Amino acid sequence: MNPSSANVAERRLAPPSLAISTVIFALRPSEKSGRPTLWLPLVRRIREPYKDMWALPGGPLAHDESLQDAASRNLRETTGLTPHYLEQLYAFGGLHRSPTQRVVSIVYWALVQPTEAALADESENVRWFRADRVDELAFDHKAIVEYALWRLRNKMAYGSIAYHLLGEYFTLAQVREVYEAVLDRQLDPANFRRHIKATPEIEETGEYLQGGKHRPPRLYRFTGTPGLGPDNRSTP
Amino acid sequence: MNPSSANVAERRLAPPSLAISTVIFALRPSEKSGRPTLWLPLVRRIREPYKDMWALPGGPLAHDESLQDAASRNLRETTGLTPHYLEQLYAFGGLHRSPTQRVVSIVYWALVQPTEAALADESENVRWFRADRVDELAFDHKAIVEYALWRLRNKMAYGSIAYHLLGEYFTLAQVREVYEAVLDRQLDPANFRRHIKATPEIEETGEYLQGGKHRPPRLYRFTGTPGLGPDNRSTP
DNA sequence: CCAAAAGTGTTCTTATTACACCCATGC
DNA sequence: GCATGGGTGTAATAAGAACACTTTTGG
Repeated sequence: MNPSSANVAERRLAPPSLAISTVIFALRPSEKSGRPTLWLPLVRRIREPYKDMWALPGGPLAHDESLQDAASRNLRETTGLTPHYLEQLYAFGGLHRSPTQRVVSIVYWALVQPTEAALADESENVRWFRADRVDELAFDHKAIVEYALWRLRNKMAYGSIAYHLLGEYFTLAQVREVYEAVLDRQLDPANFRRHIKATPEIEETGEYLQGGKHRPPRLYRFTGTPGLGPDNRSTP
Repeated sequence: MNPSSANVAERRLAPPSLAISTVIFALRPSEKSGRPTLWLPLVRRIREPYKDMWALPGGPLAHDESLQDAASRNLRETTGLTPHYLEQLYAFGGLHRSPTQRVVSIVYWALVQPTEAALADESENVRWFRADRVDELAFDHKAIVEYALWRLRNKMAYGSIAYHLLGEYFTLAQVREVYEAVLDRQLDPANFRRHIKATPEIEETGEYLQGGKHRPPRLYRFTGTPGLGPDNRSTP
Protein backbone atom coordinates (compact mmCIF):
# COMPACT_ATOMS: atom_id res chain seq x y z
CA MET A 1 0.00 0.00 0.00
CA ASN A 2 1.61 3.28 -1.03
CA PRO A 3 1.31 6.51 0.96
CA SER A 4 -1.40 8.05 -1.23
CA SER A 5 -3.73 5.07 -1.04
CA ALA A 6 -3.05 4.94 2.68
CA ASN A 7 -4.33 8.53 2.90
CA VAL A 8 -7.44 7.68 0.97
CA ALA A 9 -8.13 4.70 3.20
CA GLU A 10 -7.46 6.78 6.26
CA ARG A 11 -9.91 9.39 5.12
CA ARG A 12 -12.59 6.82 4.36
CA LEU A 13 -12.29 5.07 7.66
CA ALA A 14 -11.49 7.76 10.14
CA PRO A 15 -14.52 9.26 11.88
CA PRO A 16 -15.23 12.89 10.94
CA SER A 17 -13.26 15.19 13.20
CA LEU A 18 -15.03 17.75 15.32
CA ALA A 19 -14.09 21.41 15.59
CA ILE A 20 -15.54 24.49 17.26
CA SER A 21 -15.42 27.91 15.61
CA THR A 22 -16.79 31.29 16.62
CA VAL A 23 -18.06 34.32 14.77
CA ILE A 24 -17.34 37.32 17.00
CA PHE A 25 -19.13 40.57 16.41
CA ALA A 26 -18.29 43.95 17.88
CA LEU A 27 -19.00 47.56 17.07
CA ARG A 28 -16.15 49.80 16.01
CA PRO A 29 -16.25 53.26 14.55
CA SER A 30 -16.13 53.28 10.77
CA GLU A 31 -12.92 54.80 9.35
CA LYS A 32 -14.86 57.23 7.21
CA SER A 33 -17.96 58.38 9.00
CA GLY A 34 -16.94 57.49 12.54
CA ARG A 35 -20.36 55.99 13.05
CA PRO A 36 -20.41 52.56 14.67
CA THR A 37 -20.24 49.62 12.29
CA LEU A 38 -20.02 45.86 12.73
CA TRP A 39 -16.61 44.21 12.74
CA LEU A 40 -15.30 40.74 13.39
CA PRO A 41 -11.84 39.31 14.07
CA LEU A 42 -10.34 36.70 11.78
CA VAL A 43 -7.15 34.69 12.07
CA ARG A 44 -4.63 34.01 9.35
CA ARG A 45 -4.06 30.34 8.62
CA ILE A 46 -0.46 29.35 9.04
CA ARG A 47 -0.83 25.83 7.64
CA GLU A 48 -2.34 24.05 4.69
CA PRO A 49 -5.07 23.79 3.64
CA TYR A 50 -5.89 27.41 2.83
CA LYS A 51 -2.50 28.58 4.14
CA ASP A 52 -2.30 32.40 4.48
CA MET A 53 -6.04 32.89 4.06
CA TRP A 54 -8.25 34.40 6.73
CA ALA A 55 -10.48 32.14 8.75
CA LEU A 56 -12.75 32.09 11.77
CA PRO A 57 -11.05 31.52 15.11
CA GLY A 58 -11.53 27.94 16.17
CA GLY A 59 -9.96 24.64 17.01
CA PRO A 60 -10.62 21.15 18.27
CA LEU A 61 -12.92 20.38 21.17
CA ALA A 62 -11.09 19.38 24.33
CA HIS A 63 -12.32 16.25 26.04
CA ASP A 64 -13.23 18.02 29.26
CA GLU A 65 -14.96 21.17 28.06
CA SER A 66 -18.48 21.85 26.89
CA LEU A 67 -19.16 23.15 23.40
CA GLN A 68 -19.82 26.62 24.74
CA ASP A 69 -16.69 26.58 26.87
CA ALA A 70 -14.66 25.67 23.82
CA ALA A 71 -16.15 28.59 21.90
CA SER A 72 -15.48 30.89 24.81
CA ARG A 73 -11.93 29.63 25.03
CA ASN A 74 -11.02 30.16 21.41
CA LEU A 75 -12.54 33.59 21.62
CA ARG A 76 -10.31 34.39 24.57
CA GLU A 77 -7.26 32.82 23.00
CA THR A 78 -7.44 34.70 19.74
CA THR A 79 -8.66 38.09 20.90
CA GLY A 80 -8.25 38.18 24.67
CA LEU A 81 -11.95 39.04 24.93
CA THR A 82 -14.80 37.65 27.00
CA PRO A 83 -18.16 37.67 25.29
CA HIS A 84 -21.27 39.31 26.72
CA TYR A 85 -23.41 37.10 24.56
CA LEU A 86 -22.61 33.66 23.20
CA GLU A 87 -24.97 31.36 21.36
CA GLN A 88 -24.74 28.35 19.14
CA LEU A 89 -25.16 29.17 15.47
CA TYR A 90 -25.22 25.92 13.55
CA ALA A 91 -23.37 22.66 13.00
CA PHE A 92 -21.79 22.58 9.56
CA GLY A 93 -21.00 19.11 8.30
CA GLY A 94 -20.86 19.07 4.51
CA LEU A 95 -18.66 16.38 3.01
CA HIS A 96 -16.21 18.68 1.27
CA ARG A 97 -15.74 21.57 3.63
CA SER A 98 -12.08 20.74 3.99
CA PRO A 99 -10.07 19.23 1.15
CA THR A 100 -7.89 17.10 3.41
CA GLN A 101 -10.30 15.50 5.86
CA ARG A 102 -13.92 15.38 6.88
CA VAL A 103 -14.58 18.07 9.49
CA VAL A 104 -17.79 18.82 11.31
CA SER A 105 -17.71 22.34 12.77
CA ILE A 106 -20.05 23.46 15.50
CA VAL A 107 -20.09 27.21 15.16
CA TYR A 108 -20.98 29.74 17.85
CA TRP A 109 -21.53 33.45 17.52
CA ALA A 110 -20.69 36.08 20.09
CA LEU A 111 -21.22 39.73 20.83
CA VAL A 112 -18.60 41.71 22.70
CA GLN A 113 -18.73 45.22 24.09
CA PRO A 114 -17.00 48.03 22.20
CA THR A 115 -14.83 49.14 25.11
CA GLU A 116 -13.33 45.67 25.23
CA ALA A 117 -13.23 45.30 21.47
CA ALA A 118 -11.10 48.43 21.22
CA LEU A 119 -8.45 46.77 23.39
CA ALA A 120 -8.58 43.43 21.61
CA ASP A 121 -5.34 41.82 20.55
CA GLU A 122 -4.46 42.48 16.97
CA SER A 123 -1.36 41.16 15.30
CA GLU A 124 0.09 39.90 12.07
CA ASN A 125 -2.19 36.88 12.30
CA VAL A 126 -5.27 38.39 13.94
CA ARG A 127 -7.07 41.25 12.25
CA TRP A 128 -10.52 42.85 12.39
CA PHE A 129 -12.70 43.12 9.27
CA ARG A 130 -15.99 44.80 8.50
CA ALA A 131 -18.68 42.15 8.86
CA ASP A 132 -20.57 43.18 5.75
CA ARG A 133 -17.49 43.23 3.55
CA VAL A 134 -15.68 39.94 4.07
CA ASP A 135 -13.98 38.66 0.95
CA GLU A 136 -13.07 35.05 0.28
CA LEU A 137 -12.22 33.16 3.45
CA ALA A 138 -10.83 29.70 4.11
CA PHE A 139 -13.16 26.70 3.91
CA ASP A 140 -16.85 27.67 3.90
CA HIS A 141 -16.25 30.42 6.42
CA LYS A 142 -17.59 33.19 4.23
CA ALA A 143 -20.98 31.49 4.06
CA ILE A 144 -20.85 30.95 7.81
CA VAL A 145 -20.18 34.63 8.47
CA GLU A 146 -23.07 35.59 6.19
CA TYR A 147 -25.36 33.22 7.99
CA ALA A 148 -24.27 34.57 11.38
CA LEU A 149 -24.94 38.07 10.14
CA TRP A 150 -28.37 37.02 8.96
CA ARG A 151 -29.08 35.54 12.36
CA LEU A 152 -27.85 38.64 14.16
CA ARG A 153 -30.12 40.84 12.04
CA ASN A 154 -33.03 38.54 12.65
CA LYS A 155 -32.55 38.46 16.40
CA MET A 156 -32.07 42.18 16.53
CA ALA A 157 -35.37 42.74 14.76
CA TYR A 158 -37.20 40.60 17.32
CA GLY A 159 -35.30 40.06 20.53
CA SER A 160 -33.40 42.20 23.02
CA ILE A 161 -29.91 41.64 21.79
CA ALA A 162 -28.54 45.00 20.73
CA TYR A 163 -27.58 45.88 24.30
CA HIS A 164 -24.87 43.24 24.36
CA LEU A 165 -22.98 45.34 21.83
CA LEU A 166 -23.07 48.34 24.15
CA GLY A 167 -21.64 49.13 27.56
CA GLU A 168 -23.59 49.07 30.80
CA TYR A 169 -24.98 52.57 30.34
CA PHE A 170 -26.14 53.90 27.01
CA THR A 171 -28.36 56.51 25.46
CA LEU A 172 -31.35 55.65 23.32
CA ALA A 173 -29.60 57.24 20.35
CA GLN A 174 -26.73 54.80 20.80
CA VAL A 175 -29.16 51.90 20.73
CA ARG A 176 -30.60 53.31 17.55
CA GLU A 177 -27.16 53.56 16.02
CA VAL A 178 -26.62 49.88 16.76
CA TYR A 179 -29.85 48.99 15.01
CA GLU A 180 -29.00 51.22 12.09
CA ALA A 181 -25.52 49.74 11.78
CA VAL A 182 -26.69 46.14 11.90
CA LEU A 183 -29.88 46.45 9.89
CA ASP A 184 -28.28 48.98 7.54
CA ARG A 185 -31.17 51.42 7.34
CA GLN A 186 -32.26 54.65 8.96
CA LEU A 187 -34.83 54.55 11.74
CA ASP A 188 -37.15 57.30 12.92
CA PRO A 189 -35.66 58.57 16.22
CA ALA A 190 -39.00 59.50 17.73
CA ASN A 191 -40.70 56.18 17.06
CA PHE A 192 -37.60 54.21 17.89
CA ARG A 193 -37.26 55.70 21.34
CA ARG A 194 -40.87 54.92 22.13
CA HIS A 195 -40.39 51.38 20.91
CA ILE A 196 -37.35 50.83 23.11
CA LYS A 197 -38.86 52.50 26.14
CA ALA A 198 -41.79 50.11 25.88
CA THR A 199 -39.54 47.07 26.48
CA PRO A 200 -39.62 46.16 30.17
CA GLU A 201 -35.93 45.20 30.24
CA ILE A 202 -34.89 48.81 29.70
CA GLU A 203 -34.42 50.85 32.84
CA GLU A 204 -34.13 54.60 32.99
CA THR A 205 -31.33 55.93 35.17
CA GLY A 206 -31.03 59.37 36.71
CA GLU A 207 -27.75 59.92 34.89
CA TYR A 208 -27.14 61.94 31.76
CA LEU A 209 -24.35 61.70 29.24
CA GLN A 210 -22.33 64.88 29.60
CA GLY A 211 -19.79 66.38 27.24
CA GLY A 212 -21.80 66.29 24.04
CA LYS A 213 -22.35 69.29 21.85
CA HIS A 214 -26.09 69.43 22.52
CA ARG A 215 -28.70 68.63 25.10
CA PRO A 216 -27.35 65.86 27.33
CA PRO A 217 -29.25 62.63 26.70
CA ARG A 218 -30.47 60.43 29.52
CA LEU A 219 -28.61 57.18 30.19
CA TYR A 220 -30.40 53.83 30.33
CA ARG A 221 -29.49 50.36 31.54
CA PHE A 222 -30.38 46.89 30.29
CA THR A 223 -31.71 44.56 32.97
CA GLY A 224 -32.52 41.51 30.82
CA THR A 225 -30.87 38.13 30.73
CA PRO A 226 -28.23 37.33 28.14
CA GLY A 227 -28.80 33.58 28.07
CA LEU A 228 -30.56 31.74 25.30
CA GLY A 229 -30.73 28.28 23.82
CA PRO A 230 -31.56 24.92 25.34
CA ASP A 231 -28.29 24.75 27.23
CA ASN A 232 -29.03 27.99 29.04
CA ARG A 233 -32.69 27.23 29.65
CA SER A 234 -34.34 29.80 27.39
CA THR A 235 -35.25 30.97 23.88
CA PRO A 236 -33.09 30.88 20.75
CA MET B 1 -2.59 -0.69 34.00
CA ASN B 2 -5.77 -2.44 35.09
CA PRO B 3 -8.92 -2.49 32.98
CA SER B 4 -10.70 0.21 34.93
CA SER B 5 -7.91 2.74 34.72
CA ALA B 6 -7.56 1.85 31.04
CA ASN B 7 -11.20 2.87 30.60
CA VAL B 8 -10.67 6.11 32.38
CA ALA B 9 -7.63 6.90 30.28
CA GLU B 10 -9.51 5.93 27.15
CA ARG B 11 -12.32 8.24 28.03
CA ARG B 12 -9.98 11.11 28.77
CA LEU B 13 -7.99 10.76 25.61
CA ALA B 14 -10.47 9.62 23.00
CA PRO B 15 -12.06 12.47 21.04
CA PRO B 16 -15.79 12.93 21.75
CA SER B 17 -17.82 10.68 19.50
CA LEU B 18 -20.35 12.17 17.15
CA ALA B 19 -23.93 10.98 16.74
CA ILE B 20 -27.00 12.14 14.82
CA SER B 21 -30.49 11.90 16.29
CA THR B 22 -33.88 13.00 15.03
CA VAL B 23 -37.09 14.18 16.62
CA ILE B 24 -39.90 13.14 14.28
CA PHE B 25 -43.29 14.77 14.58
CA ALA B 26 -46.52 13.64 12.98
CA LEU B 27 -50.22 14.17 13.55
CA ARG B 28 -52.32 11.25 14.66
CA PRO B 29 -55.89 11.22 15.89
CA SER B 30 -56.15 11.30 19.66
CA GLU B 31 -57.54 8.11 21.18
CA LYS B 32 -60.19 10.00 23.08
CA SER B 33 -61.41 12.95 21.06
CA GLY B 34 -60.30 11.80 17.62
CA ARG B 35 -58.93 15.27 17.01
CA PRO B 36 -55.42 15.41 15.58
CA THR B 37 -52.62 15.56 18.13
CA LEU B 38 -48.83 15.54 17.90
CA TRP B 39 -46.99 12.24 18.18
CA LEU B 40 -43.42 11.12 17.81
CA PRO B 41 -41.75 7.71 17.42
CA LEU B 42 -39.19 6.51 19.94
CA VAL B 43 -36.98 3.44 19.95
CA ARG B 44 -36.30 1.12 22.83
CA ARG B 45 -32.66 0.83 23.80
CA ILE B 46 -31.42 -2.74 23.65
CA ARG B 47 -28.04 -2.05 25.22
CA GLU B 48 -26.51 -0.26 28.14
CA PRO B 49 -26.51 2.53 29.07
CA TYR B 50 -30.21 3.16 29.63
CA LYS B 51 -31.09 -0.36 28.46
CA ASP B 52 -34.86 -0.80 27.91
CA MET B 53 -35.57 2.90 28.10
CA TRP B 54 -37.08 4.85 25.23
CA ALA B 55 -34.83 7.11 23.20
CA LEU B 56 -34.73 9.20 20.06
CA PRO B 57 -33.86 7.35 16.87
CA GLY B 58 -30.27 7.99 15.96
CA GLY B 59 -26.85 6.61 15.37
CA PRO B 60 -23.33 7.41 14.29
CA LEU B 61 -22.54 9.60 11.31
CA ALA B 62 -21.24 7.64 8.33
CA HIS B 63 -18.10 9.01 6.73
CA ASP B 64 -19.73 9.61 3.36
CA GLU B 65 -23.02 11.19 4.27
CA SER B 66 -23.98 14.73 5.18
CA LEU B 67 -25.52 15.50 8.56
CA GLN B 68 -28.94 15.87 7.00
CA ASP B 69 -28.58 12.63 5.06
CA ALA B 70 -27.73 10.84 8.28
CA ALA B 71 -30.85 12.24 9.94
CA SER B 72 -32.92 11.27 6.95
CA ARG B 73 -31.45 7.78 7.01
CA ASN B 74 -32.14 7.07 10.64
CA LEU B 75 -35.64 8.35 10.16
CA ARG B 76 -36.13 5.91 7.30
CA GLU B 77 -34.48 3.03 9.13
CA THR B 78 -36.55 3.29 12.27
CA THR B 79 -39.94 4.23 10.86
CA GLY B 80 -39.79 3.61 7.12
CA LEU B 81 -40.84 7.23 6.59
CA THR B 82 -39.50 10.04 4.44
CA PRO B 83 -39.82 13.50 5.94
CA HIS B 84 -41.55 16.41 4.23
CA TYR B 85 -39.60 18.78 6.39
CA LEU B 86 -36.21 18.27 7.99
CA GLU B 87 -34.16 20.87 9.79
CA GLN B 88 -31.28 20.97 12.19
CA LEU B 89 -32.35 21.55 15.77
CA TYR B 90 -29.22 21.92 17.86
CA ALA B 91 -25.89 20.31 18.70
CA PHE B 92 -25.90 18.93 22.23
CA GLY B 93 -22.48 18.43 23.72
CA GLY B 94 -22.65 18.51 27.51
CA LEU B 95 -19.94 16.58 29.29
CA HIS B 96 -22.18 14.10 31.04
CA ARG B 97 -24.89 13.31 28.53
CA SER B 98 -23.84 9.69 28.46
CA PRO B 99 -22.38 7.93 31.48
CA THR B 100 -19.99 5.74 29.49
CA GLN B 101 -18.39 8.11 26.99
CA ARG B 102 -18.44 11.69 25.79
CA VAL B 103 -20.97 12.02 22.97
CA VAL B 104 -21.83 15.09 20.92
CA SER B 105 -25.24 14.71 19.28
CA ILE B 106 -26.33 16.80 16.36
CA VAL B 107 -30.10 16.63 16.49
CA TYR B 108 -32.53 17.20 13.62
CA TRP B 109 -36.27 17.55 13.72
CA ALA B 110 -38.68 16.38 11.07
CA LEU B 111 -42.32 16.65 10.10
CA VAL B 112 -44.04 13.80 8.28
CA GLN B 113 -47.47 13.64 6.69
CA PRO B 114 -50.27 11.85 8.53
CA THR B 115 -51.07 9.45 5.69
CA GLU B 116 -47.52 8.17 5.87
CA ALA B 117 -47.37 8.29 9.63
CA ALA B 118 -50.37 6.00 9.83
CA LEU B 119 -48.42 3.34 7.92
CA ALA B 120 -45.22 3.78 9.87
CA ASP B 121 -43.49 0.73 11.21
CA GLU B 122 -44.31 0.00 14.79
CA SER B 123 -42.89 -2.93 16.71
CA GLU B 124 -41.74 -4.12 20.08
CA ASN B 125 -38.87 -1.66 19.89
CA VAL B 126 -40.45 1.24 18.00
CA ARG B 127 -43.51 2.94 19.42
CA TRP B 128 -45.29 6.28 18.99
CA PHE B 129 -45.85 8.61 21.95
CA ARG B 130 -47.78 11.82 22.43
CA ALA B 131 -45.30 14.65 22.05
CA ASP B 132 -46.61 16.66 24.99
CA ARG B 133 -46.61 13.68 27.35
CA VAL B 134 -43.19 12.08 27.12
CA ASP B 135 -41.98 10.67 30.40
CA GLU B 136 -38.38 10.00 31.32
CA LEU B 137 -36.27 9.08 28.33
CA ALA B 138 -32.69 7.87 27.95
CA PHE B 139 -29.84 10.40 28.14
CA ASP B 140 -31.02 14.03 27.88
CA HIS B 141 -33.59 13.11 25.27
CA LYS B 142 -36.56 14.39 27.22
CA ALA B 143 -35.09 17.89 27.28
CA ILE B 144 -34.32 17.58 23.58
CA VAL B 145 -37.90 16.65 22.77
CA GLU B 146 -39.16 19.59 24.80
CA TYR B 147 -36.82 21.91 23.00
CA ALA B 148 -37.92 20.55 19.62
CA LEU B 149 -41.52 21.08 20.61
CA TRP B 150 -40.73 24.63 21.65
CA ARG B 151 -39.10 25.24 18.29
CA LEU B 152 -42.02 23.72 16.39
CA ARG B 153 -44.45 25.98 18.25
CA ASN B 154 -42.30 28.98 17.59
CA LYS B 155 -41.98 28.29 13.89
CA MET B 156 -45.65 27.57 13.60
CA ALA B 157 -46.50 30.93 15.12
CA TYR B 158 -44.35 32.73 12.56
CA GLY B 159 -43.49 30.68 9.49
CA SER B 160 -45.35 28.50 7.02
CA ILE B 161 -44.67 25.15 8.49
CA ALA B 162 -47.99 23.62 9.46
CA TYR B 163 -48.61 22.41 5.91
CA HIS B 164 -45.83 19.88 6.16
CA LEU B 165 -47.94 18.01 8.69
CA LEU B 166 -50.81 17.78 6.21
CA GLY B 167 -51.32 16.10 2.83
CA GLU B 168 -51.18 17.88 -0.52
CA TYR B 169 -54.78 19.07 -0.32
CA PHE B 170 -56.36 20.35 2.83
CA THR B 171 -59.19 22.50 4.12
CA LEU B 172 -58.64 25.65 6.11
CA ALA B 173 -60.29 23.98 9.10
CA GLN B 174 -57.68 21.23 8.95
CA VAL B 175 -54.92 23.83 9.03
CA ARG B 176 -56.60 25.37 12.02
CA GLU B 177 -56.75 22.00 13.75
CA VAL B 178 -52.99 21.65 13.26
CA TYR B 179 -52.38 25.01 14.85
CA GLU B 180 -54.73 24.20 17.70
CA ALA B 181 -53.08 20.83 18.30
CA VAL B 182 -49.55 22.22 18.31
CA LEU B 183 -50.17 25.51 20.10
CA ASP B 184 -52.72 23.87 22.40
CA ARG B 185 -55.33 26.60 22.29
CA GLN B 186 -58.51 27.40 20.42
CA LEU B 187 -58.39 29.81 17.51
CA ASP B 188 -61.19 31.89 16.05
CA PRO B 189 -62.19 30.16 12.80
CA ALA B 190 -63.19 33.38 11.06
CA ASN B 191 -60.01 35.30 11.80
CA PHE B 192 -57.86 32.26 11.22
CA ARG B 193 -59.13 31.66 7.73
CA ARG B 194 -58.50 35.27 6.78
CA HIS B 195 -55.02 35.07 8.20
CA ILE B 196 -54.18 31.94 6.23
CA LYS B 197 -55.77 33.15 3.02
CA ALA B 198 -53.55 36.22 3.22
CA THR B 199 -50.38 34.06 2.92
CA PRO B 200 -49.26 34.07 -0.69
CA GLU B 201 -48.10 30.44 -0.52
CA ILE B 202 -51.65 29.22 -0.08
CA GLU B 203 -53.47 28.44 -3.31
CA GLU B 204 -57.19 27.91 -3.62
CA THR B 205 -58.20 24.90 -5.71
CA GLY B 206 -61.56 24.32 -7.42
CA GLU B 207 -62.03 21.13 -5.42
CA TYR B 208 -64.18 20.60 -2.36
CA LEU B 209 -63.91 17.97 0.33
CA GLN B 210 -67.00 15.77 -0.05
CA GLY B 211 -68.47 13.30 2.37
CA GLY B 212 -68.65 15.48 5.44
CA LYS B 213 -71.82 15.98 7.41
CA HIS B 214 -72.08 19.67 6.55
CA ARG B 215 -71.32 22.19 3.87
CA PRO B 216 -68.35 20.88 1.87
CA PRO B 217 -65.26 23.00 2.52
CA ARG B 218 -62.98 24.14 -0.27
CA LEU B 219 -59.60 22.44 -0.64
CA TYR B 220 -56.35 24.41 -0.71
CA ARG B 221 -52.78 23.63 -1.68
CA PHE B 222 -49.44 24.80 -0.28
CA THR B 223 -47.04 26.10 -2.92
CA GLY B 224 -44.17 27.22 -0.71
CA THR B 225 -40.71 25.78 -0.34
CA PRO B 226 -39.89 23.39 2.50
CA GLY B 227 -36.20 24.23 2.76
CA LEU B 228 -34.64 26.28 5.50
CA GLY B 229 -31.30 26.73 7.16
CA PRO B 230 -27.92 27.64 5.77
CA ASP B 231 -27.45 24.27 4.10
CA ASN B 232 -30.60 24.71 2.07
CA ARG B 233 -30.01 28.35 1.27
CA SER B 234 -32.83 29.98 3.24
CA THR B 235 -34.28 31.07 6.58
CA PRO B 236 -34.30 29.21 9.91
C1' DC C 1 -86.90 22.43 8.76
C1' DC C 2 -82.90 22.00 11.85
C1' DA C 3 -78.14 21.48 13.31
C1' DA C 4 -73.56 22.52 12.34
C1' DA C 5 -69.70 23.79 9.98
C1' DA C 6 -68.31 26.96 6.00
C1' DG C 7 -67.65 31.39 4.96
C1' DT C 8 -68.48 36.88 5.12
C1' DG C 9 -69.02 41.56 7.38
C1' DT C 10 -68.53 44.92 10.96
C1' DT C 11 -66.70 47.00 14.96
C1' DC C 12 -63.36 47.85 18.37
C1' DT C 13 -58.75 47.92 19.96
C1' DT C 14 -53.92 48.17 19.44
C1' DA C 15 -49.49 48.63 17.06
C1' DT C 16 -46.85 51.05 13.40
C1' DT C 17 -45.69 55.03 10.69
C1' DA C 18 -44.97 59.74 9.35
C1' DC C 19 -44.06 64.07 10.76
C1' DA C 20 -44.92 68.55 13.28
C1' DC C 21 -43.36 70.56 17.21
C1' DC C 22 -41.05 71.90 21.79
C1' DC C 23 -36.71 71.56 24.92
C1' DA C 24 -32.00 72.12 26.47
C1' DT C 25 -27.43 72.60 25.66
C1' DG C 26 -22.68 74.47 23.47
C1' DC C 27 -20.96 77.84 20.97
C1' DG D 1 -29.79 83.58 19.60
C1' DC D 2 -29.19 79.79 16.67
C1' DA D 3 -27.99 75.23 15.25
C1' DT D 4 -28.56 70.55 16.66
C1' DG D 5 -29.81 66.56 18.56
C1' DG D 6 -32.98 65.18 22.69
C1' DG D 7 -37.57 64.44 23.60
C1' DT D 8 -43.11 64.78 23.21
C1' DG D 9 -47.71 65.01 20.69
C1' DT D 10 -50.82 63.76 17.21
C1' DA D 11 -53.17 62.10 13.23
C1' DA D 12 -53.38 58.43 9.64
C1' DT D 13 -52.89 53.71 8.65
C1' DA D 14 -52.43 48.80 9.24
C1' DA D 15 -53.04 44.63 11.83
C1' DG D 16 -55.40 41.88 15.19
C1' DA D 17 -59.36 40.22 18.25
C1' DA D 18 -64.29 39.67 19.11
C1' DC D 19 -68.48 38.40 17.47
C1' DA D 20 -72.89 38.84 14.68
C1' DC D 21 -74.50 37.09 10.63
C1' DT D 22 -75.38 34.52 6.09
C1' DT D 23 -74.65 30.14 3.29
C1' DT D 24 -74.74 25.31 2.25
C1' DT D 25 -74.81 20.86 3.20
C1' DG D 26 -76.77 16.07 5.57
C1' DG D 27 -80.29 14.18 7.88
